[in-house]
Amino acid sequence: MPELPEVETVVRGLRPVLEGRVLAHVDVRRPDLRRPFPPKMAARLIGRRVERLARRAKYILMYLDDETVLIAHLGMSGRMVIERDASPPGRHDHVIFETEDGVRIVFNDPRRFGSMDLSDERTLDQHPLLRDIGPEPLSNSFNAPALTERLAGRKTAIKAALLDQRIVAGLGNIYVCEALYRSRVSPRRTAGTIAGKRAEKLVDAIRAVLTEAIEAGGSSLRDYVRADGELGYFQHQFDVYGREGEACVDCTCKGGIKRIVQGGRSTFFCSTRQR
DNA sequence: AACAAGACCTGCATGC
DNA sequence: TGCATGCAGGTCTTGT
Repeated sequence: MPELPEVETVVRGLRPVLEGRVLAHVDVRRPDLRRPFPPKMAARLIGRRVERLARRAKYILMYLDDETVLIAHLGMSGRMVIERDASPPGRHDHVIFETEDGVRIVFNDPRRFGSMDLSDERTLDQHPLLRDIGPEPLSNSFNAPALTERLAGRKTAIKAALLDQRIVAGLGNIYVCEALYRSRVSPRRTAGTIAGKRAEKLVDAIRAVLTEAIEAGGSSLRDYVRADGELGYFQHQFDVYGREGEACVDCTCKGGIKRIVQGGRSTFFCSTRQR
């Protein structure tokens, strides 16, 4: 579920309850998610103060006051829920953080594709989960020449290339579909043929799509603790994702939006508008 | 090195 | 109702 904008929204929602707080209790309710938790994770976190929260690609980074960093990924189905009142743990509540002021942050993940690891702050960039990840799409280092260079020689479809976190960080199936649609680039186009104006349009579209989604998340965050405390989910209007057969909002093509499968994953697009 | 396919999990919608 | 199937917003690993 969570791509860059959702993870960014989760991070922003967690800041007010975690930054500056001491972790009074950490309850690890099973030994692993997708991979085993690091040894004695709970013991290493208890008593630490959270200095700050950040995001890199789709990872949540929790910087602690002893120079360790908790690296957390929500996988496909992970959520963070803020609870202010006591309630029994749910079926897939795998890790529960509790701050000194009694607020609990519950990591829930039915499919268990999420992961958590600990790293040293000084070597964070070299951590295996992070070291090969490409530029942040909303940073200055992501631009048309940089994207063109990273795609050069790639024979795979642009759809697959944009899902590759080494090319650009944080995109997933939804926002790749949306960005390709907006930039009028066919998902089937060979990645290595993206250059010049086309690359600029694609970069602009990626930025716009992500920025708008973060804003949508931000407005849902205004009362950031929803009734159920869940973070990161917000209703957002997509142009093509999940709209097979519907009319294309931007052209009068017959048949409307199509769904194809690329690399085992659904792609939604308009074959008239996207070339 | 690049690429495709399979694996890892559970839950839900759909169709018979 | 029960059961089978297909699908889900993400990585990782394996094999070509």
